[in-house]
Amino acid sequence: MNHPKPRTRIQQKNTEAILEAALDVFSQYGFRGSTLDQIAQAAELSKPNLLYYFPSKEAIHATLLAGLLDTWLDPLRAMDPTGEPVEEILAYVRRKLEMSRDFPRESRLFANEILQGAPRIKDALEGELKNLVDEKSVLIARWSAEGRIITVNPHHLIFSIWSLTQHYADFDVQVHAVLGEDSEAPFAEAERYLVTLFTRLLTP
Amino acid sequence: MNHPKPRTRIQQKNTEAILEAALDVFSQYGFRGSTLDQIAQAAELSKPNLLYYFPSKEAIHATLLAGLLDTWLDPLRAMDPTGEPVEEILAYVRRKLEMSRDFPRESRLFANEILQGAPRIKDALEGELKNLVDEKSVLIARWSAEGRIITVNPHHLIFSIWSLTQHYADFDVQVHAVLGEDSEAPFAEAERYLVTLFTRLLTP
DNA sequence: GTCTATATTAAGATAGAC
DNA sequence: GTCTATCTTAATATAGAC
Repeated sequence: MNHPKPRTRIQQKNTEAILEAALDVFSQYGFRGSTLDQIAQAAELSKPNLLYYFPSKEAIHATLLAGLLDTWLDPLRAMDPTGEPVEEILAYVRRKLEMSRDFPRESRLFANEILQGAPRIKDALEGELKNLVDEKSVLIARWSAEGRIITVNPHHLIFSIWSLTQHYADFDVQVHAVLGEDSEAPFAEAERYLVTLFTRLLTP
Repeated sequence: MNHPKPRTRIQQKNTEAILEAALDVFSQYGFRGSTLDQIAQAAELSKPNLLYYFPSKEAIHATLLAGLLDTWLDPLRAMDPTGEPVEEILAYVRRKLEMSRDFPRESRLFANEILQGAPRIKDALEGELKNLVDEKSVLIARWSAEGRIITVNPHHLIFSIWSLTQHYADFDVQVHAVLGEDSEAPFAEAERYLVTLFTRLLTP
C-alpha cells in the first residue's frame, strides 16, 4: 500500500504532526489559500514526505473534515429528553461555547468550508446533520407544547445557539479588536451574557 | 495615469462589471481561492483588460473591502439615542437581517476576511469599528441605568446581533441544508424568532 | 482600450537515489 | 522513510500589436 494507515510509532507520530499542522494552516487560510509548503514547514517535514503519508492535499483536508462533523454534533446529541428543558438547552450552549474556546481552529475549519458552499460536506449537512437537528427539534417542540419552555421555532433556536457560540471562535479577531487590550476574558463574559439571553428567552 | 478612475461611460461600465464579478467570486472562494480568470470570465472581459482597469488582483479586492465597512456600520450608526430603546435595538436587528438577505455576498466577503485574521482591515476594526461600538455601548449602558432595558453587557449584545443576523448570509448553505426543500422563507421565520428573542431579553 | 502571446513564479505532485 | 531534483500545471502579470 502506498499510503499506509499509521502502524509504527514513527508513522503514528508523523501522521499526527501532519494533521496538527494542517489544521493550523487550513483553518487560517482555507483550502485553496493553504499550501503544502506551509503545512510541511509547520509539521517539520519535507513536502515529498508529506505526500508519502497522504496521497494529496485534498486527502489531508478530507481527513480533517471527516472526523470533525461528528465531534461537532456531540454536544447536541447529549441534549437529554428526560432532563429539565431550560437546563438542557443552557448546558448545550455552555458546551458549544467551550468548544469555541478550546477548539477554535476546528470551528474555523468548519466555517471556512460552509462559507465557501460546503463543497466537501454538503451531503453530511443534508443527511446526518439535518436528521439530528430534526430529531432535537421535535423534542424542543414537545417541551414547548408541555409548557415547560416558551414556544419558539426550534430550528432557529438551534441556529441561534450555533451562531452565538461559534462567533467567538470564528470572528475572534474582531471580538478582540472591539474589546481592546483591557478586555476581561471574553469567554467568561460571553457565558454570562448567553445564559441571561437564553434563560429570559425560554423561561415561560 | 496607468489605472485611471473611471471617466468615460465605457470605463465606468467596465469598472463596475469587474467589481460586480469580483464580489461574486471573492465572496464565494476567498481571496486566494479566487482567480483572475474566474473574475474576467464573470465580467466578460479578457484578463489583460481586467488589469488595464486595476493594477492587480489585490487592488480589486482592496477596492471592494474599502467601501464595505462603512456600509456595514450604517445600521448601527442609525441607532437613535432619543428613540425608544427596545424599538431602536429591534430596528437595528431588522436592518442587519435585511442586509444579510439583500447583500449576502458582501457579508461573506467580510466573513472571509475576518475568518482569515483580517489582514487587510485590522486597522479599521481597531479604529473606526471599535470607536462606533464603544460609543453605542455607552448609549446602551445608559438605557440600562435608566431602567428602560435590562442590564446586559453592551458589547456582547452587539456581538449577538451581528452573529445572529449574519449567520443567515454566511452559513446560508447550512441553513438551507437543515431546513430542507420544504422550508418556508428562512428570513421571515428568522425575523419573527429574533424579534421574540430580543424583546424577551431586553424588556425589563 | 482591447487583444494575443508570453514571461515569471508558485504550487501540487512524482522520480529516483540513499 | 526521507531527501534532492524535477516535472507539470496554473496563476499573476506584462509586452506589444492593433
